[in-house]
Amino acid sequence: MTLKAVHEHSNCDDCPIRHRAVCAHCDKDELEELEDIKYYRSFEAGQTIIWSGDPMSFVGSVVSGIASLTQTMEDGRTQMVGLLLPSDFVGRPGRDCAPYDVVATTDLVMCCFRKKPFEEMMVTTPHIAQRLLQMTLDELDAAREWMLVLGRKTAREKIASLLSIIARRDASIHKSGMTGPIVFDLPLTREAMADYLGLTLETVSRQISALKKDQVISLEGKRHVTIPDMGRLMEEAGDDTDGGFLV
Amino acid sequence: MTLKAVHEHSNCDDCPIRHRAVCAHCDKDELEELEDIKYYRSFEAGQTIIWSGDPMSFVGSVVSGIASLTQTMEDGRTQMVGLLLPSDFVGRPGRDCAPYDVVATTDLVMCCFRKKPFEEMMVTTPHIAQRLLQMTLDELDAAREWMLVLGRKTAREKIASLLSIIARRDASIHKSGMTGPIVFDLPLTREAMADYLGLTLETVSRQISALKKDQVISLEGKRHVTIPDMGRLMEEAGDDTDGGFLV
DNA sequence: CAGATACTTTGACCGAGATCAAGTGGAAGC
DNA sequence: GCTTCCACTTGATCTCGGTCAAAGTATCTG
Repeated sequence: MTLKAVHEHSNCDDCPIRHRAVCAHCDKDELEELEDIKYYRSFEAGQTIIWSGDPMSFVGSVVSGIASLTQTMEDGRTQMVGLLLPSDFVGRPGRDCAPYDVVATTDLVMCCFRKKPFEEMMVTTPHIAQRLLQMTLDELDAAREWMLVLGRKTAREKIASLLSIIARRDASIHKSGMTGPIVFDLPLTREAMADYLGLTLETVSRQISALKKDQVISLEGKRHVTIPDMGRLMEEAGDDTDGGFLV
Repeated sequence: MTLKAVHEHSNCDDCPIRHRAVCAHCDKDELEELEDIKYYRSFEAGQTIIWSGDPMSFVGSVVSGIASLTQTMEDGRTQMVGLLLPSDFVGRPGRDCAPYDVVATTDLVMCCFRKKPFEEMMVTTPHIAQRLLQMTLDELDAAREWMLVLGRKTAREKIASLLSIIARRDASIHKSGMTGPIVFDLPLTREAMADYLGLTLETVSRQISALKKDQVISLEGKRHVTIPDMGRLMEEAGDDTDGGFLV
């Protein structure tokens, strides 16, 4: 199994790109012993998957739906520290306790591996560690990109940055090839957006209204967003137009 | 070479804990071919080591001094996204361009490896990828912890959080074993602190004065800090007293 | 020692975003 | 149809931290 081979194997429905390297049915012959340590779990919107500090018995990746990582202070202030879209990895091989809550933001399906056997597998199958390292480095870059958003951007820029990230990760962009308007449904409530951006939900609402008034975006209902000009949105986000968000 | 063996090998001056796993002279017999791809570089305070977007020909780790990772927007707003203390790893095996500036905050010595051979070595020596994965996961946790600081904490809490991180990573704490007052020199200017915390230097200065007035800290000169009660400082930071900052 | 430079402190004022409060709109249940 | 509920919007006001400005302090240089 080479990474190249993994990348070429791209039409696997519940086994998306960043998941493939650790997924059994993509490399049956080499990893078929996985079948008995791998299982699927479903969660309802709002359900907490893992509580911060709890022992974590599995690692896995998101198959469908959206999960979020959140940290909460004693007085209730919360900050979302990661958004997990399909194909994203969850878990920490080598550590027992979760450092933050993992919450299902929408209905969610995860593909899980029991942690112990997975860790053993990492030792015997070096490519897995290498693949996980790449994914973790990508997430680290995304987290650091987000630190700039949290630390230095205005409320308006924060909203534009979030919309731009969701737009880029959304399926529709792949089809349209980044030209023409981009359309998607917001998978987050105003409150969840506020928690991600370090704002209040009122400020989120006001800034979305302002972006709508200025025709940077248009809305049908509360959630269905159309972005007529992606370049314009990225200007509003304060990014140079070719900049590289990953999440 | 096992990780355990690596950990036991702890009296190696310019080869600190988190650096050891990839450092030649800790495991001469197994990795002696490293000698010709490894070299040291020195930098003066203020010098930029890598510019964002530049091709990166090496990876490495900090031997002495402090470096910082910073992101800058076109209009000049900057956010520090990481603080590199001795033993921290720098670089991205598998990616050519640096995603942010790396700047020497103090005079600095780095232990570098040419990137190509290092990447080849990662393939032939699986433990390196596994060790790097652990380190990267730790950094990811630290980055996410910092997102809470940037997004939700007040200026006073931000300062307390930064002091608490520096205190914990500082050598003196290891000696005193976390009881009694902790003493250290701030390795950052007020401006660098502001860039790390998403504040202005004026606000940093004011909050430090306030913490001094309230006897949470005391100062000799501008940089030499004494923390009489670490628990008190962590309350001010808004952390539960046993919480786990890493950086 | 005078002057220059870099870092820091402090004060006065202002504004972006938080807080508090009321109201809107749409979907679900009775 | 009416009520309830929830997510969202909008308005009025307040406040923390930003901005602009001035002055203090330590180090270095000639």
